[in-house]
Amino acid sequence: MKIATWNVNSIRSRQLHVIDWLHQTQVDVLCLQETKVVDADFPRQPFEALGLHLYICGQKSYNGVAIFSKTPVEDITTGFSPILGAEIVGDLDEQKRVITGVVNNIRIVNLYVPNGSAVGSEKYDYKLRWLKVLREYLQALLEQPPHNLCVCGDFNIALEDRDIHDPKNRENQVMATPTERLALQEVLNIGLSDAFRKFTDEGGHFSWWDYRTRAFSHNRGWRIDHHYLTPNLYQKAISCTIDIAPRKLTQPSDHTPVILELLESP
DNA sequence: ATGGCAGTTCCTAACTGA
Repeated sequence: MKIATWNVNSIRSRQLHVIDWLHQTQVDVLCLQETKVVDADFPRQPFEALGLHLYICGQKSYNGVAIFSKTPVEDITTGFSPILGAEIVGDLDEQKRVITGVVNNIRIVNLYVPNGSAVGSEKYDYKLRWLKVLREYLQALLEQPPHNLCVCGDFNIALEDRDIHDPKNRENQVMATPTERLALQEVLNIGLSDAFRKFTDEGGHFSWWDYRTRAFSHNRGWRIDHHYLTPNLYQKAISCTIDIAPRKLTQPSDHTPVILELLESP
């Protein structure tokens, strides 16, 4: 079973790239981030024509997440509130960044973690606040069936220096500060492991390259799109690979997809 | 050097992204 994650930076702008990629790379589940469209305007038809089931949670202009699946997904919820209650979540569900559902006895959690803008900014504080609530949210999901979690998406955090082409000055670089790394590590401490690092130790593997500096042609990237797994699933992981082909196309997303493959359950 | 590009909307300017 293959579960992919891809920040497409607008599903309407990237529609043809995603369709071509789905044809070429047969995945069972595709988790999308930054769809940037309200649900009523989501281009469902071309994807449903491929036989996919679509579960979407969008808003105008910004954010937005979706799950495409070859088989129906059960128990879909969006946002933190259905799990944690409105009081704990406060304003954090106004931005559409969370969708989850169960397929093949696996709870898939698709996340678009806030970027954080600049260290010390209001958005940076929002990101850290969001990560604290994420921990509570995942802890609550872990305690309910099916107990097997695949938490994937755009985390907007490079967990280690080997996940960045040039880690100098990282103390002040958003996505790499010790504070953000600690916040993510505390989320992972509930019992989640990075599937990519089961197979690949070295640096130089990235999932995002800045548009502005011709970063892709120099492979000056960051690995910020991840799959985090509970132990049962981590054991079943047989590959986790970054497909850089879509990043080479004209007018690409600034991210490229990452594919996790799991051993089929007997 | 603090910029560079891309997508969206309040659409040719301002915002957000990372």
